[in-house]
Order: sequence, then structure tokens, then C-alpha cells
Amino acid sequence: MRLSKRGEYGLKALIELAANDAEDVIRIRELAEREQIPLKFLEQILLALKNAGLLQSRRGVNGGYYLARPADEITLGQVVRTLDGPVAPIRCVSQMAYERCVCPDENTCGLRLAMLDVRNAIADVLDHTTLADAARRANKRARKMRSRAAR
Amino acid sequence: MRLSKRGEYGLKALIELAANDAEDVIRIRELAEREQIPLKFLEQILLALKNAGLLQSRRGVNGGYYLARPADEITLGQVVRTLDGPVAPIRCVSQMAYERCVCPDENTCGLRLAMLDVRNAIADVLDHTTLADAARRANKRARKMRSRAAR
DNA sequence: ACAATGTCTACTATATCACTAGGGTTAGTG
DNA sequence: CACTAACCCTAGTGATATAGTAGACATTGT
Repeated sequence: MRLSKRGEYGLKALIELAANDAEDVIRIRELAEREQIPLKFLEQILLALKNAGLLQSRRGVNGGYYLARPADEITLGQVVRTLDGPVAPIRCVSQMAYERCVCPDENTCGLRLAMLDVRNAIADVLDHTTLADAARRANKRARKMRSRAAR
Repeated sequence: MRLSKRGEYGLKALIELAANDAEDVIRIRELAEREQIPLKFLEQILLALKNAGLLQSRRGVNGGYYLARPADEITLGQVVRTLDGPVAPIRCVSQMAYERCVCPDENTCGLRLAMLDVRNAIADVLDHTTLADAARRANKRARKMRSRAAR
């Protein structure tokens, strides 16, 4: 049930991009430093995200990355599936990578039915939380902390 | 986000045990054949489950395994945690294996807050589904199919 | 005694993870 | 035009986890 570092780093970077009021690019190095991510590893991750159509980039001097779509149109689910593959705990309940299992009848397999619930619970959260949501929640909390500190 | 074969086999075996009206033992070999699980691998798994207090066994002739508690008092969560470790996608939201992450403030980390939702969603299902539930759902469906076929 | 069962530990092949390395391409700047 | 700053792409690598196999040992019923 684990999110890989790949997934973790990718999400962090995208949330950072979402927080950084859209449309101005950010360099990989910048993101890597802010989030403490190995630079070359992050390169690969952002590239994969770009090839999946979630990011766009500008090359050369003053280059960098920016979100391919508005932050509230990119869900965490899309990101996780791109970087970590299927969200389902077992293949026979996966939408994106279904594979029949060995049990004689899928509809009478207690394990499968339970894991289907798990898959749906995970997908529900991941597919209904956008980068904008994640960025907003972070900022809201941060603002609350700052105003408390200011008193 | 994946359940290992270890976890899968363990759950299948326990659900099978739960379905097999309690208190009479089942041999490892029996379980392995019914569920198509490599015998020696299943041995290890059941042993781990026993050491975790979820199973009990009788040795020697007519030996075998049986549930340490009633099937409606063992949750899938207990099994998964025993065989696959923490249910949380990242350590910093884990109950059983918490570990601080690198972000400066855990309460303003957008990723962490989202993953906390995911963890809770998973735990909700796993900790509220018992072996009895899983076994019952399987049987119910099976009965429905049989009665439909009988008509 | 012996056969059928669970117990325990060690080993192994393969895959996956988390990177690192390094060369290539594009685009501004002096 | 040369140079440099950025992204692009592929290959390699060491460590760890996964999914088993193997085999000796312990217990119990007949």
C-alpha cells in the first residue's frame, strides 16, 4: 500500500507548481532545492509527467516547467497513476490494468470484493482531490499559522 | 498501492477458514490446493499469522489451523498489517510506523494532508471489514448464483 | 515405530526502487 | 557566432524487497 519516492516527489513538485500562481515557469533546480529532491531524479519524473501530458516545458535560458492545465483540472489520481501505475491493490479490481485472477468466479471471491472496496476508497480520494485542492489546503493552514504567530 | 502475494494468499486462506464453519481445523495442504497457493510459501504465511495471534494450530496427525478468534472479530486490517506492514501510503501518516518526513511543517504539507485522507479511506475499509464479512459476501453471491441456476 | 502434520531457518532468483551519469537538444545573451 | 543555461533522453548500478524453494526438526495420533 505504498507510494514510491517517485510518486511522492512528483506530487510535491506539482503541488508546488500549483501553488506558484500559474503560468510562470519554474526550473527543475528550483523545485529540487525547495523540496529536497535529488536533481537528476526529479528530471526524470518531470519528464514522465510531461510525456503524460500533465506538464509543459520551455527549454533553454529562462526555461522551466508549468502545468499543462489549470491546477483544478489535474487530480492526484492522474499523477499517481502516471508515476506509480495502477491504484488498485490487486489487478483483478484495477480499472487501468485489469487482469483476471485465478479464482473460479470473480463475483464470489470474498477477497476481490473487499479489495474492490479498497480500490474505490482510494480512487475516490485521489480522483476528487486536485492539485489546487492540495495547494490550497497547504496555504490555508500556513496562513492560519502566520496570523496566529502575528498576534 | 499494492497488496503483495503474501498478503493476498494470507487473506484468501483466512477467508476460507472463516467460511469453513469454525473450530474444525484445516490442513495447510488443503488450503493450498483449494486456493492454488504454493504449499511451502503458505506454510510461512500461516506461521506468521499464528505468531501474530490470529491463528492457532494443532500439530501431528489430524492437525491443522483454525482461527484464534471468531471470524467477526478479525479484521482484514489486522491481517494486512501483519503480512504487508503499514497500510499508509507514506510513513508520515502511518499509525503503526510513523516517521517524520522532511517537510518543515507537517500541518502545511499538501501532500501529507492528501495522503492522510487516503490512509484513512483505506483503513476505514480494512478495519471495518471482518473475515466473517468477506466470507459471508462470497457465500451470499454464491447462493444467489446457485438458486438462479436451479430455476 | 512410523506417518502425518505443523515449526523454523536459510537460501536464491528475479524484479523493483532510488537513484547516478553523461551526452544531446534548444534557446536566449553578449 | 560562441557560450551558457536550461530541458531531453537513455543507460547503468547498488540496495532492497518479493516470491518463492529446500530441508531439517518437533509433535501427535495409531
